[in-house]
Amino acid sequence: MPELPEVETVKNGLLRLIVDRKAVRINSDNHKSFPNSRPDVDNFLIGAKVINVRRRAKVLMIDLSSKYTLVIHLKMTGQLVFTLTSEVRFGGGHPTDSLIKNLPDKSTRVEIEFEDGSKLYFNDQRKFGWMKLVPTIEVEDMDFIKKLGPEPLSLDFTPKQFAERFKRRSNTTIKAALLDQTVIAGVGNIYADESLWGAKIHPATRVGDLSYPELKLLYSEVRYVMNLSIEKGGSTNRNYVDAEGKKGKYMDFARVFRKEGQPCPRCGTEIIKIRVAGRGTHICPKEQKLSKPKI
DNA sequence: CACTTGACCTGTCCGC
DNA sequence: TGCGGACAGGTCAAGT
Repeated sequence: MPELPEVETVKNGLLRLIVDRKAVRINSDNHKSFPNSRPDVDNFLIGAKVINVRRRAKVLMIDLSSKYTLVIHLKMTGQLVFTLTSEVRFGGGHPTDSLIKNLPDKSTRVEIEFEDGSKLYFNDQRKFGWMKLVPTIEVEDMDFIKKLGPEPLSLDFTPKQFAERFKRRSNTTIKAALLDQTVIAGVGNIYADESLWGAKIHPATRVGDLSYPELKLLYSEVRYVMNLSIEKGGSTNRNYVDAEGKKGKYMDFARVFRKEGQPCPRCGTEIIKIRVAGRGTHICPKEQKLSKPKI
């Protein structure tokens, strides 16, 4: 799914596209995708204006004038796509920029119509994603929000804090710890592999075996790949598109993710794919070795 | 408590 | 061309 850079890109698009628009209608066929009751929807979504769009970790928040917030998790295959008109065809002029042909399509779970006829579609092929209408002041009290680790790109987040956070997971692998949203928020499978390659750390290294300089380097690499990806509009591995239905371009810059069989950009060794923390994991086998046990 | 594994879904790709 | 199995950007609950 959308990891931090993809959700950030969607957020930036929605900020431009839906702020000040007033919701007038909603279609939702799926209780899991949008579990709120009809009275809640009628009272706090219909007739409300969008006043802000925010992101925390991989979660999107659309604040409404009703003092309610749409909290949205895209999970693996979720998309939030805005269109100006109800009859939509994508990709006419720029076929390679878009994955979506027309909307709604068979993955559409929720459709919100605004006063001027424009629409916001929540599509999700695998149905893992969800959106929920929550009083704005209660958002930060939601259980999973409270447990989230710090934002890796926040200006006051230091290498020291980064290293500190990993101490609580010293017995697991660095990849599992990076993916743990309560340690650091927003890292997923793509940027875990990309940043571990950048820091020349084997993903199966025990966290407790990493030195401070190694963790400090990993900190820089996490921030580097995420900032670069935001600049490129995120990664489209399969389904991801931004708020206008366009693909992200980070995969053109990826060094190891889904590059198995291709040469390592630093040393030319063939990239291999292994399994770590239950996830497909891409490494340069020459530069990312398991650190030897310390004496 | 810390950690790992399977489940949640649909679609696609790969080997037979 | 068809069919079975593995796998896919993420979390959770349940297991050890």
